[in-house]
Amino acid sequence: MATQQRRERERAQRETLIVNAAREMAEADGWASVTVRKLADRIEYSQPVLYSHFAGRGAIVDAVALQGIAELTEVFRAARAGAAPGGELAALAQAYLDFSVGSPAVFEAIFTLAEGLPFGVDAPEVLKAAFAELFAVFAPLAGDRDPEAFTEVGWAALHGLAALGRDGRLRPDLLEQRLEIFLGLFAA
Amino acid sequence: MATQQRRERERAQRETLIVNAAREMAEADGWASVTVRKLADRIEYSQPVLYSHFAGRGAIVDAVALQGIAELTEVFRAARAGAAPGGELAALAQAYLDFSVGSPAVFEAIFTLAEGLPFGVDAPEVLKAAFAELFAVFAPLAGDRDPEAFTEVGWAALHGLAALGRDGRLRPDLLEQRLEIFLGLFAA
DNA sequence: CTCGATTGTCTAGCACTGCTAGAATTGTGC
DNA sequence: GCACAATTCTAGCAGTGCTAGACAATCGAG
Repeated sequence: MATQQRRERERAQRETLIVNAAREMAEADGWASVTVRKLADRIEYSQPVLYSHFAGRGAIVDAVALQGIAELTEVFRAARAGAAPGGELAALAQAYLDFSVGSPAVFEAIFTLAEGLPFGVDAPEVLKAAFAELFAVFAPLAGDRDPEAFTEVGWAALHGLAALGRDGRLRPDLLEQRLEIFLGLFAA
Repeated sequence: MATQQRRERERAQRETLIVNAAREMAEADGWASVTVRKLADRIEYSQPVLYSHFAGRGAIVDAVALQGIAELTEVFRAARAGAAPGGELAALAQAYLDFSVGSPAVFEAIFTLAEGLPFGVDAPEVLKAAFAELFAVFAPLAGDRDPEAFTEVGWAALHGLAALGRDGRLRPDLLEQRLEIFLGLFAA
C-alpha cells in the first residue's frame, strides 16, 4: 500500500538524479562525453536502470532540455521583473545571452540536440510558458505589426546573436555595439 | 615525374568524391547515418583510405561545411546580382532561407557540426567571402551605425529565422509576416 | 628485364558506443 | 518461512571511429 507510494517517490527522485548528473557531466566535459555507461557509474546503478526511466540516451538529453527551458523561463521572468520601465527588452536580451554562455551545454541541448520535443500545436506547457515570456516583452513593441510574428522575429534575432556568438562566429569586440543595434531596431 | 602529378590529380579527385558522397548521404538520410564504413563502401575503398585524406570523420564534415560555405557565397552573389535596386535584402533573405530548407544537411554541417573551422582572425578565405557578401547587402542600410556590427546583427536575425524555422520552432503560417517584419526592421 | 625499395591499399582488430535478453537478487504478501 | 513479484545486474550484441601490421602494386636502379 504505502510502500507503493514510497517506491514511486524514490523512482522520481532517481529520475531527477539522472537528469542532474547528465546535465553536470555535459556542462563539465561536453555532451559527447555523456555516455550511458559513465552516467550509470555516476549514479551508481547499472545501465538497464537508465532504460527503465528513459527510452534511450536521446530521451535523457530531451529531459535536460525540458528542464533547461523551464529554467530559462524563470530567468526571463526574473529579468522582466527586475527591469526598469522601458528596459525590459535590454534585460531580456542580456539574460538570453548570459544563459547561452553560462550554461552552454543546456543551451545546446535545447536548441541543437533535443529531438523528441514536440513544438507545434501540442508543445509542452513549459515551452509555451517560455514563449509567453518573450511575447510579454516583444508584443508591446510591435506597433501595428502582428505581435506574434514580431515576437518570433525578435526571438530569432536574439537567438542568432547567442548561437553565432557562442561558437566564435561574431567579433567579440563588437558585442556591445550589436546589442545596441538590436535594441535600437526592436525598441524603437 | 609526370606520374607524380597524375597521382596528385587522382588523389584530389578522390577527395572530392569522398566529400560529395558524404554530402549526398547526409542529405539523404541525415548525418548520423554517415559512418566511415558506409562512406568507404560507397566510394569503393577501404576505411583507412579515408584516413589518408582526412584526420577523421569530423574533418570530412568540416570539408562538406567548407564546400557548403563556398556554395552559399555563390548563392548570395547570385541573389544580389539578380535583385531589383532596393530589393537586395529581400533577395538575400530568401536565398538564405531557401538554402536552409533546400540543403538542411549542409546547413547543419556549417552551423552546428563543423568544429575544426577557424573563425576568428585567420578564417579561411571562402568564409570571409561569405561574410563580405552579407556585408555588401547590410552595410548600405546601416546609416550611422557601425556597418560591421549592423551586418552581424542582420546575419544573426536571418540565421535565427532559418535555424528556428528549420526545426519547427516557429509558426509556419507566419513565415511571410516574419519576413516582412524583418525587412521592415533592417531596410528602413 | 630483373630485382629491391617505396608507395599505396587492405585485412583484422581494438576500445568504445547505445541498447537488451536473461540470470540473479531483492523485497513483498500470505 | 515461503512462494511469488518486482527490481537490478551480468553479460553480450551489433555497430561506431580509428589504427597497426600484412599485403600488393608501382617505381627506379642496375
